[in-house]
Amino acid sequence: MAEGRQQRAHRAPTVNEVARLAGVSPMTVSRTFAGGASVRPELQRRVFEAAQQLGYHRNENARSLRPGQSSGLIGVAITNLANPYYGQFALGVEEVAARFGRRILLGSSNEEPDRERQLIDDFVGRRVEGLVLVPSGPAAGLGSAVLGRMPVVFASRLVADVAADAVLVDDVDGAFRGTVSAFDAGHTRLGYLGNEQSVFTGRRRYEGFVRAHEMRGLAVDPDLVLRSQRDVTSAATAMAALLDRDDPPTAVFCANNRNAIGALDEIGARIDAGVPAESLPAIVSFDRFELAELMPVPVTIVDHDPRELGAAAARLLFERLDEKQRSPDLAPDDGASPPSPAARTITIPTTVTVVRPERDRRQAG
Amino acid sequence: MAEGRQQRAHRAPTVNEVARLAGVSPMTVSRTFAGGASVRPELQRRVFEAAQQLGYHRNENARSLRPGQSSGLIGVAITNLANPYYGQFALGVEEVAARFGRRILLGSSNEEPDRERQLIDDFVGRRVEGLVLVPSGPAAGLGSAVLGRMPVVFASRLVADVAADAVLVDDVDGAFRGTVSAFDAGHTRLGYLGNEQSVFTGRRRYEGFVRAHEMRGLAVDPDLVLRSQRDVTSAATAMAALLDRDDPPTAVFCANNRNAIGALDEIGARIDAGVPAESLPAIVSFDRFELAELMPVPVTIVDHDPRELGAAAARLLFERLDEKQRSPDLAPDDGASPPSPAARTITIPTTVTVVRPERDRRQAG
DNA sequence: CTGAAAGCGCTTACAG
DNA sequence: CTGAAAGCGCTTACAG
Repeated sequence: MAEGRQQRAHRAPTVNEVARLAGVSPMTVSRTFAGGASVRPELQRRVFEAAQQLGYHRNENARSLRPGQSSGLIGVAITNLANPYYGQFALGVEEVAARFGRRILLGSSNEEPDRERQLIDDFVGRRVEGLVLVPSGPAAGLGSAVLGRMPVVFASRLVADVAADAVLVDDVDGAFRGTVSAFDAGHTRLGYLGNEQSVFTGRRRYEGFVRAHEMRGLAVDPDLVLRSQRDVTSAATAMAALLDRDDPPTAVFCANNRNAIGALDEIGARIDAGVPAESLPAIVSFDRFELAELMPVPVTIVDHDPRELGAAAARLLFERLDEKQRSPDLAPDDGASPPSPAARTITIPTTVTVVRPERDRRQAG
Repeated sequence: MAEGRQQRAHRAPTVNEVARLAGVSPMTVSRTFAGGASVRPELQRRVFEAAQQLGYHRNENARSLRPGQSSGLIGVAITNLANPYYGQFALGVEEVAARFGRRILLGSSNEEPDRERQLIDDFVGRRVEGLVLVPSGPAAGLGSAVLGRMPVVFASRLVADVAADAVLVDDVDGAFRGTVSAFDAGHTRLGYLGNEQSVFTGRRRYEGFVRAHEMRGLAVDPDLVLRSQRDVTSAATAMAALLDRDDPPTAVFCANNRNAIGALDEIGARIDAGVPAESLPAIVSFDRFELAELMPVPVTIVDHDPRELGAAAARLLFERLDEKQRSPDLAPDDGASPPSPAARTITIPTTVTVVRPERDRRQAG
């Protein structure tokens, strides 16, 4: 290993160098790498050999400079790569992109609008062919100039006043049915752990939670609603606050994966401290998580596949790219060209699954 | 929302168009976006205004074409984005890269050497400044030409005969200590679920497992060693095979996250089928996973932080990039220039933590 | 089937 | 402080 093949820094070889070594013109090299249509096989062989010898890799950046050429890049901005949910989501996008011969540029905005803006600006600067965004806020950086230039697909969340395609989860319905499932199991006093109101899914899932209460003629106790947790640690702290009440809820609706894991961590801590599992709340989680089947308290999952969500977003993007290619350059700004098709929104349904059933337990309170 | 700001496709504006609108030369636009050194504030203002109005974004691809300019891109190839472990890893790389003003190009090789080769070729074609790779095999595509041109850091796994920097986990030691910890808890008959021998970490972790046995004068039962599971489903199947034996192991060492989750899923299924948790094996997992504290069987984690692993790999990469910049272009191939510094390997230690302690349980067999 | 010329968007010298 | 010229690596016409 000591005498491996590490070397000093060199410039990357160019078409010209390959051409010289192969004894052909740069055009022949270019044509060969473009598929070799109308290049003598013998010359192709010599070109590939020379390229091989020099370690030539066609410069995609230079290539994409020519008008009509595209970068082969899709920009993907998610809010939190630390959440396995978004790892799956990114995988879904990546797999579809790869199938279309595209690569993804990935950034995590960490729910910071500034960082998101930077990401978008950078993606645009690199001339990505399209954008898949889980917007963390206003999606600043998505000016009309950008939207007019490339397809954008929002995933999970929508941004007000921006008419782009979107793939959403049926948040209200899922939260509604998950909450009802808790009522059906005998709970009447539910806690809520989720995102702030400013987050699209936070609003929608809370709405489903409230609607289920209304439908059953039950009141939401605002003291049991905690909505500012973004990570597992803060979710555990919020759960602790619920459990420490004189009148803790008998079930807790967790509006996402991170809140569910945090809540369960806290439940685990209580069990370790001697609290019987039977007296701890059941969990309803919007979003799946691994090992849900092994939890010591009842668990219901409002489920959808994040990988499929990512794949659907990518598919929508490539449909748009395809349409764009069919009707390429509409006359600029003549007002008479047909309007672009209206924004499409796909809503992915959820399934509600009781992963660990409610055992016989007395109603607290 | 219906009347949002979607528009027809347009070409992206260029320096020339901004220059015309601002009434300056393209150079003044370029200088303004480069920081504005020696451009009258008044002109800068006009340039920014024009740029704003046109939705101008400097074309990074064109920019990186000039010699000396770098792409600002780091290529990251991991083996499996579906594994939360690698999501964390990618986040670690991304965060450090962002701090250095770089963006990451992310690809998942799915352990397929062909796909990995494509990824590397593509990254090189896009003129990434460096590569962070979790190699899925021989890392074909990493010819000496590539290695001589940009820094490469391997993470988790090494590739024989390629002298690149690497950040490794102390696999042998971690597996050794995790196994010993099972012995100390009273187990003498351990199962093993892991990767094939061809995977670097698979080999090393198995080695630690074997060494611990040797140290205690115990024999590894080859029938209890299953090493071809890459995902949760196949790991669960393998676990089922172990549990269905007449003489099942009393503890199972899982060489990674995916195998641990699969094993625990199967344990959950058995418990649901009425098997008492007390008669099911304890788990030792190399790699952390969420909710480990809530498992119904004893769990020991051989732990390290994948995010830190990614961050360390990225830091190593930027160190190399920095060195390269200091001593820029060595005379090409004159044989007299100083050899590049030897490949550096950083090994990240693991901690062994009993997350759920062994309760009093009889030894099976 | 092959090549010489021109230009994609940008920035590095070079000249003022 | 500002600009005209040249060229980065590639490919699209255009000519043979």
